[in-house]
Amino acid sequence: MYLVDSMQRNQTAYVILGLLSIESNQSGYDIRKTIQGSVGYFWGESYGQIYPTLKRLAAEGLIVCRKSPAAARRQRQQYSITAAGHARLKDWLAIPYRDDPPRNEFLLKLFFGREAAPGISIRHIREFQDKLRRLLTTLQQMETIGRAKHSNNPHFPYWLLTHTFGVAQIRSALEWSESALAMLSAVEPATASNPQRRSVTGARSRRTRAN
Amino acid sequence: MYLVDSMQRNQTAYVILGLLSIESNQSGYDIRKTIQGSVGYFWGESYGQIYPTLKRLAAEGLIVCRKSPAAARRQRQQYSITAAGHARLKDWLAIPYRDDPPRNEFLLKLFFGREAAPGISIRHIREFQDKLRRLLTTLQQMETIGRAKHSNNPHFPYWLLTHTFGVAQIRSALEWSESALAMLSAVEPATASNPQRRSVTGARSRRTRAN
DNA sequence: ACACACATGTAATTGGTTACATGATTTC
DNA sequence: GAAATCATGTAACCAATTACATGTGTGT
Repeated sequence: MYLVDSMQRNQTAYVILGLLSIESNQSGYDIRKTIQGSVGYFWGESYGQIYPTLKRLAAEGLIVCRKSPAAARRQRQQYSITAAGHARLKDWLAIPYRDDPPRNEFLLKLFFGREAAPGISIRHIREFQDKLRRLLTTLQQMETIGRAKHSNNPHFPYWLLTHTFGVAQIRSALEWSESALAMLSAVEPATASNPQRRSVTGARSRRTRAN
Repeated sequence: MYLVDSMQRNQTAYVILGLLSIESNQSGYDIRKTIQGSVGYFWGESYGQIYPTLKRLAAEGLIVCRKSPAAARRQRQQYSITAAGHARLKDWLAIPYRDDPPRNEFLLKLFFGREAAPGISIRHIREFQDKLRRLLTTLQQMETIGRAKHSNNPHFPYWLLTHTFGVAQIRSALEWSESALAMLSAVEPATASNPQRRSVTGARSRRTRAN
Protein backbone atom coordinates (compact mmCIF):
# COMPACT_ATOMS: atom_id res chain seq x y z
CA MET A 1 0.00 0.00 0.00
CA TYR A 2 2.71 2.41 0.95
CA LEU A 3 4.93 1.30 -1.88
CA VAL A 4 2.31 1.30 -4.59
CA ASP A 5 0.89 4.58 -3.40
CA SER A 6 4.23 6.26 -3.54
CA MET A 7 4.26 6.04 -7.30
CA GLN A 8 1.45 8.48 -7.86
CA ARG A 9 3.38 11.61 -8.50
CA ASN A 10 6.96 10.85 -7.81
CA GLN A 11 8.60 12.15 -10.94
CA THR A 12 12.05 11.01 -9.88
CA ALA A 13 10.94 7.42 -10.32
CA TYR A 14 10.12 8.05 -13.95
CA VAL A 15 13.37 9.72 -14.83
CA ILE A 16 15.10 6.67 -13.44
CA LEU A 17 12.86 4.25 -15.28
CA GLY A 18 13.29 6.26 -18.45
CA LEU A 19 17.05 6.37 -18.28
CA LEU A 20 17.27 2.68 -17.44
CA SER A 21 15.06 1.94 -20.42
CA ILE A 22 17.63 3.64 -22.61
CA GLU A 23 20.68 2.15 -20.96
CA SER A 24 20.78 -0.64 -18.40
CA ASN A 25 23.29 -1.60 -15.75
CA GLN A 26 23.53 1.83 -14.24
CA SER A 27 24.32 2.70 -10.65
CA GLY A 28 22.79 5.58 -8.72
CA TYR A 29 25.96 7.45 -9.33
CA ASP A 30 25.79 6.79 -13.07
CA ILE A 31 22.18 7.83 -13.20
CA ARG A 32 22.94 11.18 -11.71
CA LYS A 33 25.70 11.80 -14.21
CA THR A 34 23.56 10.65 -17.08
CA ILE A 35 20.82 13.03 -16.00
CA GLN A 36 23.23 15.93 -15.94
CA GLY A 37 24.63 15.02 -19.33
CA SER A 38 21.37 14.45 -21.15
CA VAL A 39 18.30 16.11 -19.64
CA GLY A 40 20.36 18.26 -17.30
CA TYR A 41 19.25 21.59 -18.67
CA PHE A 42 15.61 20.89 -17.99
CA TRP A 43 15.73 18.32 -15.19
CA GLY A 44 17.72 17.88 -12.00
CA GLU A 45 17.96 15.19 -9.36
CA SER A 46 19.97 14.89 -6.16
CA TYR A 47 21.41 11.76 -4.54
CA GLY A 48 19.08 12.22 -1.62
CA GLN A 49 16.28 11.57 -4.05
CA ILE A 50 17.88 8.99 -6.30
CA TYR A 51 19.08 6.37 -3.82
CA PRO A 52 15.85 5.98 -1.85
CA THR A 53 13.87 5.89 -5.08
CA LEU A 54 16.08 3.14 -6.47
CA LYS A 55 15.37 1.06 -3.38
CA ARG A 56 11.67 1.61 -3.73
CA LEU A 57 11.58 0.79 -7.41
CA ALA A 58 13.51 -2.41 -6.72
CA ALA A 59 11.09 -3.34 -3.92
CA GLU A 60 8.23 -2.89 -6.36
CA GLY A 61 9.90 -5.05 -8.96
CA LEU A 62 10.12 -2.27 -11.52
CA ILE A 63 13.89 -2.48 -11.58
CA VAL A 64 16.37 -5.16 -10.51
CA CYS A 65 19.68 -4.76 -8.78
CA ARG A 66 22.68 -6.81 -9.68
CA LYS A 67 25.76 -6.38 -7.55
CA SER A 68 28.74 -5.45 -9.60
CA PRO A 69 29.68 -8.18 -12.08
CA ALA A 70 32.49 -10.76 -12.15
CA ALA A 71 35.28 -9.11 -10.23
CA ALA A 72 32.96 -7.29 -7.85
CA ARG A 73 35.09 -4.23 -7.33
CA ARG A 74 33.80 -1.41 -5.24
CA GLN A 75 30.40 -1.48 -3.67
CA ARG A 76 28.66 -0.70 -6.89
CA GLN A 77 24.99 -1.55 -7.44
CA GLN A 78 23.88 -1.95 -11.02
CA TYR A 79 20.23 -1.52 -11.84
CA SER A 80 18.23 -2.56 -14.86
CA ILE A 81 14.60 -2.08 -15.78
CA THR A 82 12.16 -5.00 -15.74
CA ALA A 83 9.19 -5.70 -18.00
CA ALA A 84 6.94 -4.34 -15.25
CA GLY A 85 9.09 -1.24 -15.13
CA HIS A 86 8.76 -0.74 -18.85
CA ALA A 87 5.01 -1.07 -18.61
CA ARG A 88 4.86 1.46 -15.79
CA LEU A 89 6.94 3.92 -17.75
CA LYS A 90 4.76 3.50 -20.81
CA ASP A 91 1.62 4.14 -18.78
CA TRP A 92 3.08 7.27 -17.31
CA LEU A 93 4.17 8.56 -20.69
CA ALA A 94 0.63 8.20 -21.99
CA ILE A 95 -1.00 10.46 -19.42
CA PRO A 96 -0.95 14.25 -20.00
CA TYR A 97 2.04 16.02 -18.59
CA ARG A 98 1.61 18.15 -15.50
CA ASP A 99 2.82 21.71 -15.64
CA ASP A 100 5.29 22.04 -12.85
CA PRO A 101 4.42 25.25 -11.03
CA PRO A 102 6.38 28.09 -12.60
CA ARG A 103 9.05 29.81 -10.53
CA ASN A 104 11.55 32.07 -12.15
CA GLU A 105 13.45 34.18 -9.68
CA PHE A 106 15.28 36.04 -12.41
CA LEU A 107 12.03 37.35 -13.86
CA LEU A 108 10.72 38.07 -10.39
CA LYS A 109 13.69 40.28 -9.57
CA LEU A 110 13.36 42.01 -12.91
CA PHE A 111 9.69 42.60 -12.33
CA PHE A 112 10.43 44.41 -9.07
CA GLY A 113 13.37 46.20 -10.66
CA ARG A 114 11.97 49.62 -9.88
CA GLU A 115 12.52 48.96 -6.18
CA ALA A 116 16.15 47.99 -6.68
CA ALA A 117 19.15 50.28 -6.61
CA PRO A 118 20.09 51.57 -10.08
CA GLY A 119 22.13 49.18 -12.16
CA ILE A 120 20.94 46.07 -10.34
CA SER A 121 18.55 44.87 -13.01
CA ILE A 122 21.17 45.40 -15.67
CA ARG A 123 23.56 43.27 -13.67
CA HIS A 124 21.00 40.50 -13.41
CA ILE A 125 20.47 40.54 -17.14
CA ARG A 126 24.20 40.38 -17.79
CA GLU A 127 24.46 37.37 -15.54
CA PHE A 128 21.51 35.86 -17.31
CA GLN A 129 23.27 36.34 -20.64
CA ASP A 130 26.46 34.74 -19.36
CA LYS A 131 24.60 31.70 -18.16
CA LEU A 132 22.73 31.37 -21.41
CA ARG A 133 25.86 31.67 -23.49
CA ARG A 134 27.66 29.05 -21.47
CA LEU A 135 24.69 26.75 -21.69
CA LEU A 136 24.43 27.30 -25.42
CA THR A 137 28.03 26.30 -26.07
CA THR A 138 27.56 23.23 -23.88
CA LEU A 139 24.48 22.23 -25.83
CA GLN A 140 26.23 22.79 -29.12
CA GLN A 141 29.14 20.62 -28.07
CA MET A 142 26.71 17.96 -26.95
CA GLU A 143 25.01 18.11 -30.31
CA THR A 144 28.23 17.57 -32.23
CA ILE A 145 29.14 14.61 -30.07
CA GLY A 146 25.59 13.26 -30.14
CA ARG A 147 25.33 13.39 -33.90
CA ALA A 148 28.64 11.61 -34.29
CA LYS A 149 28.04 8.91 -31.71
CA HIS A 150 24.35 8.26 -31.30
CA SER A 151 22.61 9.15 -34.54
CA ASN A 152 21.74 5.49 -35.07
CA ASN A 153 20.22 5.15 -31.63
CA PRO A 154 16.43 4.94 -31.90
CA HIS A 155 16.17 7.44 -29.06
CA PHE A 156 18.18 9.98 -30.98
CA PRO A 157 15.25 11.75 -32.73
CA TYR A 158 13.59 12.33 -29.37
CA TRP A 159 16.76 13.57 -27.82
CA LEU A 160 17.17 15.94 -30.74
CA LEU A 161 13.65 17.22 -30.23
CA THR A 162 14.32 18.38 -26.69
CA HIS A 163 17.71 19.63 -27.73
CA THR A 164 16.40 21.89 -30.49
CA PHE A 165 13.79 23.16 -28.07
CA GLY A 166 16.46 24.19 -25.64
CA VAL A 167 18.56 25.88 -28.27
CA ALA A 168 15.58 27.78 -29.66
CA GLN A 169 14.56 29.01 -26.22
CA ILE A 170 18.08 30.12 -25.40
CA ARG A 171 18.45 31.97 -28.69
CA SER A 172 15.19 33.79 -28.20
CA ALA A 173 16.13 34.66 -24.62
CA LEU A 174 19.47 36.07 -25.78
CA GLU A 175 17.78 38.22 -28.40
CA TRP A 176 15.33 39.50 -25.83
CA SER A 177 18.16 40.24 -23.41
CA GLU A 178 19.78 42.65 -25.86
CA SER A 179 16.65 44.71 -26.28
CA ALA A 180 16.09 44.51 -22.53
CA LEU A 181 19.51 46.00 -21.87
CA ALA A 182 18.89 48.75 -24.40
CA MET A 183 15.60 49.54 -22.76
CA LEU A 184 17.00 49.56 -19.24
CA SER A 185 19.95 51.77 -19.99
CA ALA A 186 17.46 54.34 -21.22
CA VAL A 187 15.41 54.05 -18.05
CA GLU A 188 18.00 53.66 -15.31
CA PRO A 189 20.59 56.28 -14.40
CA ALA A 190 24.25 55.76 -15.15
CA THR A 191 26.31 53.32 -13.14
CA ALA A 192 29.79 51.94 -13.48
CA SER A 193 28.54 49.04 -15.51
CA ASN A 194 26.23 51.26 -17.53
CA PRO A 195 27.90 54.55 -18.49
CA GLN A 196 25.53 57.03 -20.10
CA ARG A 197 26.87 59.00 -22.98
CA ARG A 198 24.27 61.78 -23.26
CA SER A 199 25.89 64.32 -20.95
CA VAL A 200 24.18 67.68 -21.60
CA THR A 201 21.51 68.14 -18.91
CA GLY A 202 23.56 66.53 -16.21
CA ALA A 203 21.38 63.43 -16.23
CA ARG A 204 24.35 61.63 -14.75
CA SER A 205 23.72 62.89 -11.26
CA ARG A 206 20.04 62.13 -11.26
CA ARG A 207 18.75 59.53 -8.86
CA THR A 208 15.33 58.08 -9.45
CA ARG A 209 14.74 56.82 -5.95
CA ALA A 210 15.58 58.92 -2.95
CA ASN A 211 14.03 56.44 -0.46
CA MET B 1 16.03 33.71 15.93
CA TYR B 2 13.34 31.63 14.35
CA LEU B 3 11.72 34.61 12.72
CA VAL B 4 14.84 36.23 11.41
CA ASP B 5 16.22 32.95 10.20
CA SER B 6 13.15 32.17 8.21
CA MET B 7 13.91 34.96 5.77
CA GLN B 8 16.95 33.34 4.27
CA ARG B 9 15.48 31.75 1.22
CA ASN B 10 11.77 32.05 1.49
CA GLN B 11 10.89 33.42 -1.90
CA THR B 12 7.23 33.78 -1.06
CA ALA B 13 8.11 36.54 1.37
CA TYR B 14 9.71 38.56 -1.39
CA VAL B 15 6.85 38.26 -3.84
CA ILE B 16 4.64 39.60 -1.10
CA LEU B 17 7.00 42.42 -0.21
CA GLY B 18 7.39 43.24 -3.87
CA LEU B 19 3.70 43.38 -4.60
CA LEU B 20 3.01 45.43 -1.49
CA SER B 21 5.72 47.85 -2.57
CA ILE B 22 3.81 48.40 -5.79
CA GLU B 23 0.37 48.57 -4.22
CA SER B 24 -0.48 48.78 -0.56
CA ASN B 25 -3.55 47.81 1.43
CA GLN B 26 -3.81 44.36 0.02
CA SER B 27 -5.26 41.30 1.71
CA GLY B 28 -3.93 37.77 1.34
CA TYR B 29 -6.75 37.14 -1.04
CA ASP B 30 -5.87 40.22 -3.10
CA ILE B 31 -2.23 39.25 -3.19
CA ARG B 32 -3.00 35.90 -4.66
CA LYS B 33 -5.13 37.44 -7.37
CA THR B 34 -2.53 40.07 -8.10
CA ILE B 35 0.10 37.38 -8.46
CA GLN B 36 -2.01 35.49 -10.94
CA GLY B 37 -2.75 38.62 -12.90
CA SER B 38 0.74 40.01 -13.09
CA VAL B 39 3.56 37.52 -12.59
CA GLY B 40 1.25 34.54 -12.91
CA TYR B 41 2.88 33.02 -15.94
CA PHE B 42 6.24 32.72 -14.24
CA TRP B 43 5.32 32.61 -10.57
CA GLY B 44 2.70 30.88 -8.46
CA GLU B 45 1.69 30.94 -4.82
CA SER B 46 -0.95 29.11 -2.82
CA TYR B 47 -2.94 30.32 0.18
CA GLY B 48 -1.23 27.75 2.34
CA GLN B 49 1.94 29.65 1.69
CA ILE B 50 0.64 33.22 1.62
CA TYR B 51 -1.26 33.44 4.90
CA PRO B 52 1.45 32.07 7.19
CA THR B 53 4.03 34.21 5.44
CA LEU B 54 1.94 37.34 5.95
CA LYS B 55 1.84 36.59 9.68
CA ARG B 56 5.55 36.11 9.80
CA LEU B 57 6.33 39.27 7.87
CA ALA B 58 4.04 41.22 10.17
CA ALA B 59 5.74 39.72 13.24
CA GLU B 60 9.07 40.84 11.83
CA GLY B 61 7.80 44.34 11.22
CA LEU B 62 8.34 44.19 7.49
CA ILE B 63 4.67 44.72 6.84
CA VAL B 64 1.82 46.08 8.92
CA CYS B 65 -1.73 44.90 9.16
CA ARG B 66 -4.64 47.24 9.35
CA LYS B 67 -8.06 45.72 9.86
CA SER B 68 -10.45 46.80 7.19
CA PRO B 69 -10.99 50.56 7.19
CA ALA B 70 -13.90 52.73 8.28
CA ALA B 71 -16.94 50.53 7.94
CA ALA B 72 -15.05 47.35 8.80
CA ARG B 73 -16.95 45.02 6.55
CA ARG B 74 -15.93 41.42 6.31
CA GLN B 75 -12.98 40.01 8.16
CA ARG B 76 -10.55 41.50 5.75
CA GLN B 77 -6.93 42.14 6.73
CA GLN B 78 -5.14 44.82 4.79
CA TYR B 79 -1.37 44.76 4.68
CA SER B 80 1.13 47.43 3.74
CA ILE B 81 4.88 47.40 3.50
CA THR B 82 7.00 49.25 6.09
CA ALA B 83 10.31 51.06 5.63
CA ALA B 84 12.04 47.98 7.03
CA GLY B 85 10.21 45.88 4.50
CA HIS B 86 11.31 48.11 1.68
CA ALA B 87 14.90 47.84 2.82
CA ARG B 88 14.68 44.07 3.02
CA LEU B 89 13.25 43.87 -0.46
CA LYS B 90 15.95 46.12 -1.83
CA ASP B 91 18.66 43.97 -0.24
CA TRP B 92 17.19 40.85 -1.72
CA LEU B 93 16.92 42.40 -5.16
CA ALA B 94 20.62 43.26 -5.07
CA ILE B 95 21.86 39.70 -4.56
CA PRO B 96 22.24 37.44 -7.60
CA TYR B 97 19.18 35.44 -8.49
CA ARG B 98 19.15 31.73 -7.77
CA ASP B 99 18.29 29.42 -10.59
CA ASP B 100 15.37 27.44 -9.41
CA PRO B 101 16.10 23.80 -10.22
CA PRO B 102 14.72 23.04 -13.66
CA ARG B 103 11.86 20.58 -14.00
CA ASN B 104 9.94 20.33 -17.21
CA GLU B 105 7.76 17.27 -17.36
CA PHE B 106 6.69 18.00 -20.90
CA LEU B 107 10.27 17.81 -22.14
CA LEU B 108 10.92 14.76 -20.01
CA LYS B 109 8.04 12.87 -21.59
CA LEU B 110 9.19 13.95 -25.02
CA PHE B 111 12.71 12.81 -24.29
CA PHE B 112 11.47 9.31 -23.45
CA GLY B 113 9.09 9.40 -26.39
CA ARG B 114 10.59 6.33 -27.96
CA GLU B 115 9.25 4.25 -25.08
CA ALA B 116 5.73 5.57 -25.47
CA ALA B 117 3.00 4.17 -27.66
CA PRO B 118 2.91 5.76 -31.12
CA GLY B 119 1.11 9.08 -31.29
CA ILE B 120 1.62 9.91 -27.63
CA SER B 121 4.37 12.44 -28.14
CA ILE B 122 2.41 14.13 -30.88
CA ARG B 123 -0.51 14.43 -28.50
CA HIS B 124 1.70 16.02 -25.86
CA ILE B 125 2.98 18.55 -28.35
CA ARG B 126 -0.55 19.42 -29.45
CA GLU B 127 -1.51 20.01 -25.85
CA PHE B 128 1.59 22.10 -25.42
CA GLN B 129 0.59 24.22 -28.40
CA ASP B 130 -2.90 24.73 -27.06
CA LYS B 131 -1.60 25.90 -23.73
CA LEU B 132 0.88 28.25 -25.34
CA ARG B 133 -1.73 29.77 -27.62
CA ARG B 134 -4.12 30.36 -24.76
CA LEU B 135 -1.36 31.91 -22.70
CA LEU B 136 -0.31 34.11 -25.59
CA THR B 137 -3.77 35.57 -26.07
CA THR B 138 -4.02 36.19 -22.33
CA LEU B 139 -0.71 38.00 -22.35
CA GLN B 140 -1.70 40.04 -25.36
CA GLN B 141 -4.92 41.11 -23.71
CA MET B 142 -3.00 42.00 -20.58
CA GLU B 143 -0.65 44.10 -22.65
CA THR B 144 -3.44 46.10 -24.26
CA ILE B 145 -5.01 46.76 -20.89
CA GLY B 146 -1.66 47.48 -19.26
CA ARG B 147 -0.61 49.98 -21.88
CA ALA B 148 -3.91 51.81 -21.57
CA LYS B 149 -4.09 51.87 -17.79
CA HIS B 150 -0.62 51.73 -16.31
CA SER B 151 1.80 53.21 -18.82
CA ASN B 152 2.46 56.10 -16.44
CA ASN B 153 3.23 53.83 -13.54
CA PRO B 154 6.98 53.86 -12.82
CA HIS B 155 6.86 50.07 -12.57
CA PHE B 156 5.49 49.77 -16.06
CA PRO B 157 8.84 49.46 -17.92
CA TYR B 158 9.83 46.57 -15.66
CA TRP B 159 6.52 44.88 -16.11
CA LEU B 160 6.92 45.29 -19.86
CA LEU B 161 10.34 43.70 -19.69
CA THR B 162 9.08 40.46 -18.20
CA HIS B 163 6.08 40.59 -20.47
CA THR B 164 8.10 40.79 -23.67
CA PHE B 165 10.27 37.98 -22.38
CA GLY B 166 7.25 35.78 -21.95
CA VAL B 167 5.88 36.60 -25.37
CA ALA B 168 9.23 35.96 -27.04
CA GLN B 169 9.62 32.60 -25.33
CA ILE B 170 6.11 31.53 -26.26
CA ARG B 171 6.57 32.55 -29.88
CA SER B 172 9.81 30.63 -30.15
CA ALA B 173 8.24 27.60 -28.50
CA LEU B 174 5.34 27.69 -30.95
CA GLU B 175 7.69 27.84 -33.90
CA TRP B 176 9.66 24.94 -32.54
CA SER B 177 6.49 22.95 -31.98
CA GLU B 178 5.61 23.09 -35.67
CA SER B 179 8.90 21.64 -36.76
CA ALA B 180 8.68 19.12 -33.93
CA LEU B 181 5.33 17.90 -35.21
CA ALA B 182 6.68 17.65 -38.73
CA MET B 183 9.62 15.66 -37.51
CA LEU B 184 7.53 13.31 -35.39
CA SER B 185 4.96 12.52 -38.03
CA ALA B 186 7.83 11.34 -40.19
CA VAL B 187 9.16 9.13 -37.40
CA GLU B 188 6.02 7.76 -35.79
CA PRO B 189 3.40 5.61 -37.53
CA ALA B 190 -0.04 6.96 -38.31
CA THR B 191 -2.66 7.45 -35.59
CA ALA B 192 -6.11 8.98 -35.41
CA SER B 193 -4.70 12.31 -34.39
CA ASN B 194 -1.95 12.07 -36.97
CA PRO B 195 -3.41 10.77 -40.22
CA GLN B 196 -0.81 10.03 -42.85
CA ARG B 197 -1.81 11.04 -46.32
CA ARG B 198 0.21 8.53 -48.23
CA SER B 199 -2.70 6.11 -48.50
CA VAL B 200 -1.77 3.27 -50.85
CA THR B 201 -1.19 0.44 -48.39
CA GLY B 202 -4.32 1.18 -46.41
CA ALA B 203 -2.49 2.81 -43.56
CA ARG B 204 -5.74 4.50 -42.59
CA SER B 205 -7.20 1.49 -40.86
CA ARG B 206 -4.16 0.85 -38.79
CA ARG B 207 -4.49 1.33 -35.07
CA THR B 208 -1.29 1.81 -33.20
CA ARG B 209 -2.66 1.46 -29.70
CA ALA B 210 -5.00 -1.38 -28.96
CA ASN B 211 -5.32 -1.19 -25.18
C1' DA C 1 51.07 10.61 0.60
C1' DC C 2 47.58 13.18 -1.26
C1' DA C 3 43.91 14.50 -4.03
C1' DC C 4 40.27 13.35 -6.79
C1' DA C 5 36.71 10.75 -8.66
C1' DC C 6 33.89 6.78 -7.57
C1' DA C 7 30.21 5.18 -4.70
C1' DT C 8 26.30 4.80 -1.28
C1' DG C 9 23.56 6.15 1.88
C1' DT C 10 20.79 8.81 6.00
C1' DA C 11 18.81 12.68 8.77
C1' DA C 12 17.22 17.18 9.27
C1' DT C 13 14.84 20.54 7.42
C1' DT C 14 12.07 23.15 4.41
C1' DG C 15 9.31 24.65 0.97
C1' DG C 16 5.20 23.83 -0.92
C1' DT C 17 0.61 21.80 -2.37
C1' DT C 18 -3.83 20.02 -1.28
C1' DA C 19 -7.60 19.31 1.22
C1' DC C 20 -10.22 20.65 4.81
C1' DA C 21 -12.97 23.86 7.67
C1' DT C 22 -15.52 27.99 8.21
C1' DG C 23 -18.14 31.85 7.40
C1' DA C 24 -19.67 36.57 5.24
C1' DT C 25 -21.47 39.16 1.31
C1' DT C 26 -23.17 39.87 -3.10
C1' DT C 27 -25.92 38.72 -7.04
C1' DC C 28 -29.42 36.38 -9.47
C1' DG D 1 -32.90 30.98 -1.15
C1' DA D 2 -29.15 29.32 -3.95
C1' DA D 3 -24.87 30.08 -6.02
C1' DA D 4 -20.79 32.51 -6.62
C1' DT D 5 -17.21 35.06 -4.84
C1' DC D 6 -14.88 37.12 -1.05
C1' DA D 7 -12.07 35.90 2.79
C1' DT D 8 -9.04 33.50 6.27
C1' DG D 9 -6.91 30.06 8.03
C1' DT D 10 -4.97 25.03 9.55
C1' DA D 11 -3.36 20.20 9.15
C1' DA D 12 -1.57 16.49 6.64
C1' DC D 13 1.41 15.27 3.62
C1' DC D 14 5.17 15.03 0.38
C1' DA D 15 8.83 16.01 -2.56
C1' DA D 16 13.28 17.61 -2.54
C1' DT D 17 17.58 19.77 -1.09
C1' DT D 18 21.41 19.96 1.91
C1' DA D 19 24.51 18.47 4.90
C1' DC D 20 26.43 14.83 6.98
C1' DA D 21 28.82 10.33 7.29
C1' DT D 22 31.64 6.81 5.31
C1' DG D 23 34.60 4.34 2.54
C1' DT D 24 37.25 2.59 -2.00
C1' DG D 25 40.12 2.96 -6.12
C1' DT D 26 43.10 5.54 -9.25
C1' DG D 27 46.50 8.61 -10.73
C1' DT D 28 50.35 11.65 -9.64
